[in-house]
Amino acid sequence: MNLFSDIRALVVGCLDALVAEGTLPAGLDHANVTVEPPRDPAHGDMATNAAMVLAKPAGLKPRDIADALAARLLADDRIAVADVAGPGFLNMRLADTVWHGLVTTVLGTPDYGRSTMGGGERINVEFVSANPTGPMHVAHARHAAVGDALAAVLDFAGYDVTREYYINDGGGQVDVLARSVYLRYLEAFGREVEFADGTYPGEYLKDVGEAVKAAHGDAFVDRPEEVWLQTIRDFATEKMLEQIKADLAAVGVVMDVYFSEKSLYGTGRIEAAIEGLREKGLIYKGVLEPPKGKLPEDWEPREQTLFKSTEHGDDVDRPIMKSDGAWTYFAPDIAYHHDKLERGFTQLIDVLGADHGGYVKRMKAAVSAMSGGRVPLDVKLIQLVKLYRNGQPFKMSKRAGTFVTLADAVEMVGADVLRFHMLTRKNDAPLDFDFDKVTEQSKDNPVFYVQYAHARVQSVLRKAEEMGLATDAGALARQDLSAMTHEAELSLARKIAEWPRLIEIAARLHEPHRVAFYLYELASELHALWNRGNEETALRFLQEGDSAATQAKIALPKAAAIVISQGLGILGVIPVDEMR
RNA sequence: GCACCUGUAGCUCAGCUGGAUAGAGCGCUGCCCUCCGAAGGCAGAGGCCAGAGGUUCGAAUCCUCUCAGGUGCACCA
Repeated sequence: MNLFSDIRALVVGCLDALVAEGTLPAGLDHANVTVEPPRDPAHGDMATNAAMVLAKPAGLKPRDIADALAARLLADDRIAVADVAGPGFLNMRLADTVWHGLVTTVLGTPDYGRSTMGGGERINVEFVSANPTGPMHVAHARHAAVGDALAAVLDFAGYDVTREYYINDGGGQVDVLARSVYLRYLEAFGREVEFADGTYPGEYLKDVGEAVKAAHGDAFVDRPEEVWLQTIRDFATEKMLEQIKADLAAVGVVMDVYFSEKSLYGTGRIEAAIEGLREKGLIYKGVLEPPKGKLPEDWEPREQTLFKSTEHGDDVDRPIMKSDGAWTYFAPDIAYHHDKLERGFTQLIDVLGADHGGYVKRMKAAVSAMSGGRVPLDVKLIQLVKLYRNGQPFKMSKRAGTFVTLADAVEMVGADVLRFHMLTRKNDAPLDFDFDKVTEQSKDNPVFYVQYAHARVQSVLRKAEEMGLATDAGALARQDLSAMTHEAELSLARKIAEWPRLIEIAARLHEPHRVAFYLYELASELHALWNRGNEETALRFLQEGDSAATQAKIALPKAAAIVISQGLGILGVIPVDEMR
């Protein structure tokens, strides 16, 4: 149930009636007719732009259309007031019974807000995809939080979502990992080792080195790289991946698919994807122009195999094969996205770090070329996380001992705080993360503020139960809510009514942060109503000595708590029943 | 040099595929607890939406240019 859709349907129905009676010409396009909450609540509960949008094509004055529409709308029980305002807005005030019905619906609908907008369309969300060469750090938490919440929003909006992780286990960096582990392996035999440039000196590989020793004994000691590289590489990436999965699990993220880059090599899959592009005439050998401005020192013209990405919106064509005949990193990426298309996804989303911005156009070009322009690829670029401690910024540095892994962060602030806070900014805005402030219990901490609202409602419900009242949703759904007429109560109901609409907007725009902001607003409405009860006893949820009135009063906060709980669920946060 | 992202209150940021008098938190000023959790709430001050053009009934939002900050720019992924 979506109240805004319902009222929009009513508006469109009235427009059709106006056409039938001849007031409006036939054949008008209703696509741009919107019904939305007005910016100023004083204007009413909902506003429609129908008169302004249709004025020109109908050849009529906006106010004339609005007047006729208002008369029609008023014939419906749900519309209490319909005023024409401003340049032709039609402001509607809904009957109180509509809000009562809304609360009852929320209480009777376990998944209130779920939408069928997606129509079961298959959509793939790839996120995190951290290199399997070391532990994940705090910034990865933002990728995890954004990607997982986005997937959850899309699921709630009716899409068939696959959460996916691309394992970069095919390139040179996993060889570096293997060599680094080899050094730790030697160390496990008491050897003095030195970590040269191009190796990872991190302590985290000591365990892996030990594990290699335990599994293979001294079989690799003083042997050439050809003997051990592949074995240790596979062993080490497997270990790293285990760690990554454990870290993701600690923040409540479960991937549906882990896709290995390595699985693309030696299987003809890269060749097949490239061949598909070649058949479209998009692969050729050529020499790229040097980049303008500062010239790379070792620049020299080279003939390379290129993908004609400029035909699909890129700025220059991109190399897919090096001069020595090996694939560039772009080739397996093309093959990977080709695989996604073959698996039948009709929408693709990649969540990447903002430093990959230069890579977006070429990947979009590849997907566009391979899918014949039918499958859109949306790339969400995640900006940096700036770390603070007690208001003091610090940079992560292994040497200074300030490297914070994802697991460390979970231990310090908890997975719920971590996940919620990572969504308190748009993905393309930098985000401040202060390890001390995010656990602060005050209203400038949105995580706390929303949780507090939920806990307060649970507190009220507990008190009501002590009065001997049933507080389950079913019982509350049967209450007579006709006494719910105060502006502060209706204001909360209005915010609750926005939930299904918010889900559809967040899903359509691929912007999960909207859920976090909405929850803050909803919590704010609840806190405001709560405080009004201090001054006006009639607004208190618990009506002393009046069980019937109390049971009716707690229906509204219960409905709010249900929505908060759902919203937090989408963000991967567990709602709390009491603050400690 | 080119591409992408960003520029909104003193500070940190929202702003719903173009809507009415641009919002929230912090900070500042003044209020509200014998009463459901004051870990809250109410009210006030504070704006050339970086700047200049354009599109139209209507622009923070779309287009062009300029300025400022960030990111990236062929055999690294």
